[in-house]
Amino acid sequence: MAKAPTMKEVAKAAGVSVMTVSRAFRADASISTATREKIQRAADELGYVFDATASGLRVKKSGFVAMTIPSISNSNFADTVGGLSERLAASGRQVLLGYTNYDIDEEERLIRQLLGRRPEAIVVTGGQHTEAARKLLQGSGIPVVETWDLPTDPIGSVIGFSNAKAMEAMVQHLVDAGHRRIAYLGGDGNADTRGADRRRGFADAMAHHGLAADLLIDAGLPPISMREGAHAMGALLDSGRTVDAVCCVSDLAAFGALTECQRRGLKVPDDISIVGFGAYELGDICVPTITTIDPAAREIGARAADLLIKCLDEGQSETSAAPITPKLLIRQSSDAAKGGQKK
Amino acid sequence: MAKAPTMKEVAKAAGVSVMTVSRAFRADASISTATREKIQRAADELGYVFDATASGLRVKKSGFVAMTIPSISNSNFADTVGGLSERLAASGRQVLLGYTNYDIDEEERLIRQLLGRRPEAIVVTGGQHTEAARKLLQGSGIPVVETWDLPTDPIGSVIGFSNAKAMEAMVQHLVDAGHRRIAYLGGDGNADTRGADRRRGFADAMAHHGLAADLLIDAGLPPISMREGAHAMGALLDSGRTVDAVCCVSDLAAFGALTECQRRGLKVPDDISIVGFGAYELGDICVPTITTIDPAAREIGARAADLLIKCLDEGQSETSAAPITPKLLIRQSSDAAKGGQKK
DNA sequence: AGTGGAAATGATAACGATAACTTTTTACGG
DNA sequence: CCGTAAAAAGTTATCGTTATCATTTCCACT
Repeated sequence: MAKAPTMKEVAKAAGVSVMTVSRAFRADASISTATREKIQRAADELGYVFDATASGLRVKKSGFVAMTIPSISNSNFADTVGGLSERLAASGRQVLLGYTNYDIDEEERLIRQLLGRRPEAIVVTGGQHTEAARKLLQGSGIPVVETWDLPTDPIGSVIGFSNAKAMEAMVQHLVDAGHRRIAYLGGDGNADTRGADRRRGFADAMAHHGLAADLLIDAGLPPISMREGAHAMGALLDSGRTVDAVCCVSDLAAFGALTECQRRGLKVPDDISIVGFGAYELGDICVPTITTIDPAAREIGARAADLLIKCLDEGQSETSAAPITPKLLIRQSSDAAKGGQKK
Repeated sequence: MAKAPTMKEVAKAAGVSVMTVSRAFRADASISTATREKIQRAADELGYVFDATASGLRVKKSGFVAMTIPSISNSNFADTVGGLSERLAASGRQVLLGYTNYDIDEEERLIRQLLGRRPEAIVVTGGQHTEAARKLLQGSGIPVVETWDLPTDPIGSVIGFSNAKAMEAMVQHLVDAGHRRIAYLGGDGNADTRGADRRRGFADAMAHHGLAADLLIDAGLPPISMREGAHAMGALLDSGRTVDAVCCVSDLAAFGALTECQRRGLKVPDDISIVGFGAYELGDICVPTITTIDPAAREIGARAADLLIKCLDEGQSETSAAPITPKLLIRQSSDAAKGGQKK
C-alpha cells in the first residue's frame, strides 16, 4: 500500500496552500465554505487521515490522558477506565492505557513509557509508587490523579477512598450480625496495596471489637481469582478451625469460596456467612447474592475525567473533588435474618 | 510545573550537541561510554523524558498498534487485548485501545481516530464494518488483522473462527445428549455480529437435525449481561413452553439463566440443560459448572501479535496464521450422565 | 467608482527528534 | 612521532502540522 497522504498532497489536489488545508480541518478557522468543501472532497478522494501525532507536536497537546491499572481483566478497573474514557471522549481526548500487573517496578517502567507519549494528564491506580516513579510524576508538569486509594502523601489530586475503613465497616456489619470467628481471605504479601489495606482494616477492626484476627488465609499471589478463592476456602474448612464468617478481598474470591461451600454441602449464610468487595455484577446475581462493598468504580473514572477537564480546559488548579464513599450492600450471603450463627 | 525538558536542554547541560544526546539514548549508536554516562547524569538531573511523539514523526514509527474491541468490560476481549499487549511489549510496542460499544458506526469514528495516531498496524474485532471503515483500513497502508470472526471478504489477515460453526458443534452435543426442545438465548438484532452468527449457527444446526428453532429468546440489546440472561430465562419459563436445554450467547447469560433456575427450584442439568459460550472463569467454578466453548481468547491476541511482529520486523507479507479452533468443553450443566431428559 | 476594513489565503518558521553527511578526535602500527 | 583508519561528535535538513505574520480578495458604504 502507498503511504498515507499528507496535507501537502491534499493541498496540491485542491489547489490551495497547506495552511488552508489545515484551517479546513479546524472548526474555528476563517475559511470560506466553498474552499472547505473543495478541500474536503480532495481529502476524501485521496483517503487523507489527519495526523494527530504531528499536530500534537506542534501545538503541544497530544489529546492523550494516560492511565495505569493493575490488570485489564479486573472488571472493577475496567469500569473505572470506562468511566474515564467515556467522559473524556466528549472533550476529544483519548485514554492511553497501561497494565502494571500489580507490580510497582513495572508501574515505574510503564509511567516512563506513558509520559513519553506526552499525555496531558495521568491517572494512576493506587497511592504507592517507587521513588523514581514519584519523581517522574511530580516532575512531569501535568496533572496527576491517584485513584482507588487515599494516599497519605498525595502527588496531585486524589479520587479514592480508604480500603481499610471500608473493610472496617464490613467487619462491623458482621459483628452486628452476631459473628465472632471471622476469617479474612485475600492475597499474599503487599503487592496488591488495596488488598493489603483491606486486610489491615480487617485486623484493626477485629482488634477494636476484641476479637482475634488469627484467621488470615493467604490465597496466593494477587490478583485472587474465583478458583483461588475456592481453594483457599477449601483449605480453611479442611483445617478444622471454627469459622462464622469469611471476609474476602473481592467478590470474585467470595464467589469461589461460596461455591466451595456449596460443593461441600455447607449452607450460606446458615452455616457460614461470606462477604466480598467490589460490587461485581456476579455478586448480585448468584444464589445466594453476596454482601459486598460498592466502591463506585465507574464513578471514580468519571470524576477523574471531570476534574481533569476542569484543569485542562478551564485552567483551574487541581482540586480534590468530593470524596468517594463506598457503600455497604447487605445481601443474602450475610443476612442475619436468615440465621448468622453465634459461636 | 515547568514544561518537560528537551534534548536541547540536556545537550546544553552535558556540554554536547543534541545529536549526541539522541545517540546516547539508542543502543546501536557509536558513542563513548564516558559521554553516554555524562548525558545520562544530565538527563536524570533535569528529569528528562524521551519524547516518543517527536521521534515517531521523524522515523515514521509510532510504536503503536491500534485495536478496537466492542467493550472493555467483557473479559473475553480483555483477554485478547492482554495476549496482544503482552507479546507486543517485548518488541517495544504499545497497544492503543478503542471501544466500539457494539456499534459499527462508532467503530468507523474510532478507526479514523486511531489511524490518526499513525499506528504501525491495526487489529479489529469482527469482520463487519461500514463501507467507509473498510476503505479507511484498506487505504491505511498498514497491516490489518480481523479477529474473532471469519469474514467472507477479509481486508487483511484473519485470526478467528466461525461463530456459527462453533454453535453448531454445541447443538450437536445437546442433540447427542438427547435434547430436542432447545432454546437459544441471546441479544436482539445484529449489532453484536458474533452473537448474530451464533444464533444463525444455532438455527441452521436445528434445521439440520430436523428440529424446530422456534425458541429464540431475545434478552435485550448486546452486550447481554448475567442479569439479562436471568430475566430472559424467567420469561422463557413463564411462557410455559416446553424446553429441554438452553443455548446461551455467552457464559455470562448462561450463568444468569442458571441462577434463575436455582431460584425457581429447577435442577440443572436434571430438569434442564444450560450451555454457554466463551469459557469465562465463572463457568468453570460455579455449581454446576457450565458447558461452554473455549474460543482461546488470549491466544487470538497472542497470535495477532506474532503475525504482526513478522510483518513489521521481518518484512514478511501478511499471512493468515493457522486457524483458531474453538474447543467444546463439556461440563456438568449439560452432562447427559446426570440425566438430560428426552421429550 | 473609490476607499476602508474585515475575511480569506499564503509564506515562513518552529515543535523535538533523527537520517545522512561532514568534521574532529582517538588509537595504533611502522 | 607521523600517517591513517576508525570511532566519536557536530551540522543541516526533515518528518506533518500550525502559530504568526504578511498579503490578497471581497464587499459595504460613501
